[in-house]
Amino acid sequence: MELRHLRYFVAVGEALNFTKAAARLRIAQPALSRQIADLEEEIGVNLLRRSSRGVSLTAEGKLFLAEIRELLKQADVSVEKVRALARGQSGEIHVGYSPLPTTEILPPALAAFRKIAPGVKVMLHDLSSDELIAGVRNETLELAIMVEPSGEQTAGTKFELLRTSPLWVAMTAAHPFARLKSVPLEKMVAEALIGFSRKDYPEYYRFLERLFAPLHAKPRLAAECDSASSLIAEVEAGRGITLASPNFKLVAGKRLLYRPLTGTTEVASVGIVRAANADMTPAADKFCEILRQICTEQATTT
Amino acid sequence: MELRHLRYFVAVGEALNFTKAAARLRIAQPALSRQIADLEEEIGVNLLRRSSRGVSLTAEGKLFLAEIRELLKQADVSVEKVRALARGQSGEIHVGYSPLPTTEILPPALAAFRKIAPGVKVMLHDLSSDELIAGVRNETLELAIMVEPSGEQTAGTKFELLRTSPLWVAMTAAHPFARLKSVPLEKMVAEALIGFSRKDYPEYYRFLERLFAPLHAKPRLAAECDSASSLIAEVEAGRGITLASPNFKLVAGKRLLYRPLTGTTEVASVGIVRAANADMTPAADKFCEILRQICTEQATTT
DNA sequence: TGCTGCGATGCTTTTCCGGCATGATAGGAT
DNA sequence: ATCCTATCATGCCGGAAAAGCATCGCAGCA
Repeated sequence: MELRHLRYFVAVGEALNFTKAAARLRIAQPALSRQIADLEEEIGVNLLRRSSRGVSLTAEGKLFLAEIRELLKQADVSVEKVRALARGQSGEIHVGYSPLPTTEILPPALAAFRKIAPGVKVMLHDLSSDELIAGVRNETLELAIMVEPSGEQTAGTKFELLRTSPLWVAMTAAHPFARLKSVPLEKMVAEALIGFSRKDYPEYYRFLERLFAPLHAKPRLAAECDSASSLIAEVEAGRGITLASPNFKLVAGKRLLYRPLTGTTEVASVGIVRAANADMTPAADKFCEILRQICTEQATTT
Repeated sequence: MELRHLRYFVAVGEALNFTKAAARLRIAQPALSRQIADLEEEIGVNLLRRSSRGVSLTAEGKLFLAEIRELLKQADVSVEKVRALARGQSGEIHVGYSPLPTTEILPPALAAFRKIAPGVKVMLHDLSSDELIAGVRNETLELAIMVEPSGEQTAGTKFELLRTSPLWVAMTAAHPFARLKSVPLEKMVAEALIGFSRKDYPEYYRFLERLFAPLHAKPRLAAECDSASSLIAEVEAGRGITLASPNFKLVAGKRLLYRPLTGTTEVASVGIVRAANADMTPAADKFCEILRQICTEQATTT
């Protein structure tokens, strides 16, 4: 039994006339007769009552017609579902992200993506950078939006830059730096720094090392925090100062003072991390495209 | 797209190996490769990721596999449903009947039929004889169990005798006939009869005419009733006497007296009425067979 | 570096689908 | 009564397409 038989039977069942059905199917009437006869023989049931005035459906034929109609419709739907998935118009993507560097990117991206691909469910995963990388590698995440990974994190992944942010320094009003207009990197060397924990955010520490490398100095961490809120609290408590990005200012707001960091060309690089042997799904591709759009827009309007 | 493509794809999706899938399908591997390639081309989606170590399903392939499995299963179920219907193991039949003549036949028949064809829904229709005939003619009833039709009722129908019953006369204890051991037909001529209404039960009146014809007499109806219960009430009230079958005695019981009717060879003939150009469904055929069995059993055990 | 297992490709064979011509049948018109 | 016509079935043939066979290319592995 092939779909052809079923399509043909539906045509006959609707036209109740072999000749007309054959015309509609664009085949000759004898060919149709044969196919229907084959079908009936195969399932071993008389589906039609032939007469010289046309055909009528037997009770079995009526039942079969109804069943087959449903089946053919279902086949179309199935194919269409798969096509929609292939076009990135359905399905789901898992997007990992670091909350702090993406506060300005993610919300508009989600909104824009929802517009162009309303059928795609976007599953967000707020994870530490190591977890993000791991997720991208084992393909539980189609992509991650985060600061540029470094060191062994880069293996098996590829990074695409979305935007860079200048670096600032955050401190309390009581700190000596508060009187400066900007903070040169050299002055940072002697300061006690508050940073993210080396365990959960290894790339953060590596970044600090890279930042101080030109001065042949090492960062001096007074505290390692595992979240932005505790980091802010530590700085506010006067335990030390910290590096800040424009986004950081959005989160911490007026609780702290901010000064531009000078004496370095380093910037905070935020972008998309994907699996290196990328077998990108169309939906994920679209999402990346949206991210690029959002970032170029924000870059030009600023 | 043909079912062949879908069956092949399921095989590949399960084996995740063209060679093994081809073996299972009993075709050569290249043929399978080709068919799958054709399928992918037709729906325009890559369903499989090929490698020299085998194949794996893409997200689209996974979705398609699940859909297609369901579809193929559904196709099998549909065919099986139709076959069951053709074998008389499912579906429904509409059986008309006259309650009075069928009190002993119908219940055991239903029970026996339920045993051999539990999937068939039997719809019972208690109708007047004219309605039964009409139902059989327009095929809203597959069959009717009733007394033998006569006159124009027989047109377009055929009757199959199931059983005959001797005729009795029913009366009150106060009636003169109550002192007789049996009632000869000649004595009935002068009596006031209670019968069924000529409008709803034309064959009943025709039967009476046939009964009295040898005596060149006509039945004298004192009352025409439209149901057995009102007829019994009329007789009990002493309005007249009535013809009775053994079944009638079962219904009316001890409220009346019964005497055998003699002087005639007429009997009450109960049987199956079907459409003449019978396109009998298997289920209805089975039901008729059951009826025959039940009646021959009852005839021998009596 | 050969070996092995995999899927793809080129070519041939076989199957079977579709087309044409024709047959069989039964209403309906003349 | 007979022809006409509409309908579905059958016989035969050509061609499309499926299946088979041999072989290639590729990649992992010993």
